[in-house]
Amino acid sequence: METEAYAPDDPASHSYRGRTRRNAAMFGPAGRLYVYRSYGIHWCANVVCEADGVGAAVLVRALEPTAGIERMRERRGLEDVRLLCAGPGRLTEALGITGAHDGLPLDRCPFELRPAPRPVATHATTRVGITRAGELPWRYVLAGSSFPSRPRPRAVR
DNA sequence: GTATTGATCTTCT
DNA sequence: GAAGATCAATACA
Repeated sequence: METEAYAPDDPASHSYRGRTRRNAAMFGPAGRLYVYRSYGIHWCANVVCEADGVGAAVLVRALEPTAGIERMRERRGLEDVRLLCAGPGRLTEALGITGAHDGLPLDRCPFELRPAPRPVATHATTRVGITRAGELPWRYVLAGSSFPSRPRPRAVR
């Protein structure tokens, strides 16, 4: 899978310019979901992090489909498993995440949080898809994962 | 194969 | 009025 971190003092972060109606969930308790509308048509999902209520979150950019692949295919109308969740907008559509899930706790229905079976190794790379502070190495990809959000990620490996 | 554009919401200038 | 943490369809080489 693939994630990207956004800090309160990060120019690319939605929380950078203070709290708005849209990003309110970002300032809420950690462990919740922050869903926002991107370019008017897509939803993007973030996990809110503990940051003393100043607004920090991790954007889930991509993941490797493991369970419920058939339902993802139905929702996306797509065959290729590699594209089901290869990107923030694709991922939310595949999982059925919408603005209705904004601010919901991740440890309760319809979600489930589980610790990783064992420690996972990650690669830190530069962020993508943003125009400010994109050089920060705050994008994390699971080592060995072949389900990136971009066809050819410019990994710093 | 790469490049450009349309869809259309929230916030910023 | 413009831009953006995007995607998919179309146009071109």
